[in-house]
Amino acid sequence: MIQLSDATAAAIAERFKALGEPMRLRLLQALRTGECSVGDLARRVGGGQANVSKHLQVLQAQGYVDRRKEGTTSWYRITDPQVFTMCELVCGGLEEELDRKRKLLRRRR
Amino acid sequence: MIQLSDATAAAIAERFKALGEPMRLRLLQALRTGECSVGDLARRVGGGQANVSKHLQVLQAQGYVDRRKEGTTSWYRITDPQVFTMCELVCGGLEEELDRKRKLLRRRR
DNA sequence: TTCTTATATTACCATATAGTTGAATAGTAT
DNA sequence: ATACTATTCAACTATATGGTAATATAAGAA
Repeated sequence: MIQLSDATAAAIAERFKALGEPMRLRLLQALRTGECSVGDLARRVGGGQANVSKHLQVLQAQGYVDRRKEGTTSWYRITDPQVFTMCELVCGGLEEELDRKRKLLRRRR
Repeated sequence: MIQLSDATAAAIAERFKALGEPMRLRLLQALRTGECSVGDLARRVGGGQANVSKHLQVLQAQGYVDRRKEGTTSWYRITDPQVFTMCELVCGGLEEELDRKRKLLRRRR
């Protein structure tokens, strides 16, 4: 992390916030296998089409995905594969956190 | 990323969401040099005491920081240094994103 | 005891956002 | 032309959350 001016802190936070939503994480995972249309994604992750479209725009605004239009359909794809590195890191942290909580529970018995 | 059941997607999202807030990022950075009290942090990052306290609890709930009480003061410290790896990753993404936007602007002239 | 000091908690307000509905836009086919 | 499909946009509701103020709790000092 750098010095963190107000502007950079806000920019970094926006990038994290875009990943702080279950459906957006599912969309990213669905896109992991390759380019998908909005309709495909809505069917695969389960959700209204308009809602999926909105979430995809959030991901695009942060540069995680990119869009390509072909006729009436929009094809979205991952542009920043490092997002998965981040997910793996946060998953690792999750497991440690679960371990920590389990130990706390054991101590309290 | 794994299969992403509803529960795991929600848990991962919570972890990202905790980092999706400018003040929490500043708190983490302030803690990078070592253990700090709530009052110290409030002075260093600039913010009300109650607000800082609340944000620290969010970070603690996600296991990013831990607390140690000594008299009336609470000492917080980083428990998961990998959070900084994540920040570096997201910063890298930020720069790429800025580059991308700069190129788009250039193309439009 | 009373008076600080440090932190946490509660209640409240204002804003942000996820989700839905319906309309608008645009392409394609008949 | 109409009809159908795919997506986006706009408006709305409900909920979540950041910030603040006041209070509560707790520890130490005078």
